[in-house]
Amino acid sequence: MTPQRKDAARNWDRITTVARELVDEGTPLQLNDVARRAGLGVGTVYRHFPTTEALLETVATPCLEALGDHGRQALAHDDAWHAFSTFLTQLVEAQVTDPALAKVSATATDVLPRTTELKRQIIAIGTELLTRARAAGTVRPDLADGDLVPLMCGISYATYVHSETPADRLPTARRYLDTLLRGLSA
Amino acid sequence: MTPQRKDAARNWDRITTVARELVDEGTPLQLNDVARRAGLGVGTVYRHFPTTEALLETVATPCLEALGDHGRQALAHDDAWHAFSTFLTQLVEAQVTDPALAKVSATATDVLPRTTELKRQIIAIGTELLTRARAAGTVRPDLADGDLVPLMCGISYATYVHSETPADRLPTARRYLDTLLRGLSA
DNA sequence: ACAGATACGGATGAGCTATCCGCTTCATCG
DNA sequence: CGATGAAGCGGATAGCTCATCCGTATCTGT
Repeated sequence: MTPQRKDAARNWDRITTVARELVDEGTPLQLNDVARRAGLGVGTVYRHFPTTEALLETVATPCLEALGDHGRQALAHDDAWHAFSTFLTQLVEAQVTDPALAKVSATATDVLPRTTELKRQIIAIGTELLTRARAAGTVRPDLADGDLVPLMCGISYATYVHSETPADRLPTARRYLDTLLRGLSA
Repeated sequence: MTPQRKDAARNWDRITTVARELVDEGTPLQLNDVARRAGLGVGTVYRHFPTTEALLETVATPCLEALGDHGRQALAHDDAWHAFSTFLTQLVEAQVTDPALAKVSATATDVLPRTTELKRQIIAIGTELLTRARAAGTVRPDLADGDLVPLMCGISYATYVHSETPADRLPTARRYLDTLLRGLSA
């Protein structure tokens, strides 16, 4: 395993930076766009990221890591229901803030192992928080572990369908999640 | 206004039939595909349907009409909450059954006036049912009229994210809607 | 400074969208 | 029924994006 060459590392940074900018602008990622805006050849971009999904997952990785951290903090909480609902709120807010994360969350088959691992961690944390809330009797028993992610994706999707501008999104998402949580509580 | 020519009518039927087949197969609609499978030239397809969206909306129209009919039946019901929840159930079940309907529902800007009109009717019915349920005190007051469609889209999206096979979808969708309705009820 | 490995860049082809226009088919009218 | 104009058909084609491939340039270790 040879360490990466200097120019390669520099270009990797440029590409991911530009990609993050494009995602934040709401533009659907196009690798040709990325190449042009990064001042690189298309081939370079495709060598670093064989598909759009690979780049998208890379761009979403820091967000997934942050969510994992938040989840681990939530696990330290005493009140099971509060910890659970706080974590779900963070998940939803992250998704409606970041289109890259929203897409990656909704996709079942990842292309990067790192993505799979981070998602696994987040799901595990959610499951644990759900189990505790259930044990405390504050959540309805018919909600399965595998439902958490789809429901969060559903809420952020509903928010996208509802909202004209990104600024409208956070309050809408909170309102929808609030309603859902009310439905989940026992 | 000249009545349509016979061959034109025949081709319109062929195109919409093939398009419905493709949609049911889960294939994303491509007008070239449609032309080939219908045994027609590409130009013919594009003359009848200038864009993919136009064809998609046309294919979804019968479903929208059926939903309108169901809604008008629900309006005849006595129990406000039952009428409301029944209608929402029909909306969600239709969406998870028909990808064309799901896409059309989630799109704000229609290309066919007919689509806009049908959606308007459905939203009006939903609003009326919601108002009645609110008046009867069985629904939380912070749910706005404009939230109904996004929430239904969100549920069907969550269902798509969750389910591997189409067969899994209906029960999942019912479960999610059930949870949401519980959150909506006062 | 040299050699080999690694990475770069853009020309290139494949696939899809959408258009345009010469030709065919249809409906009408004498 | 046959001619005529209108309406419709079909596919060649241009524009666009995705993705690949390979000759060339750059870097790293000696």
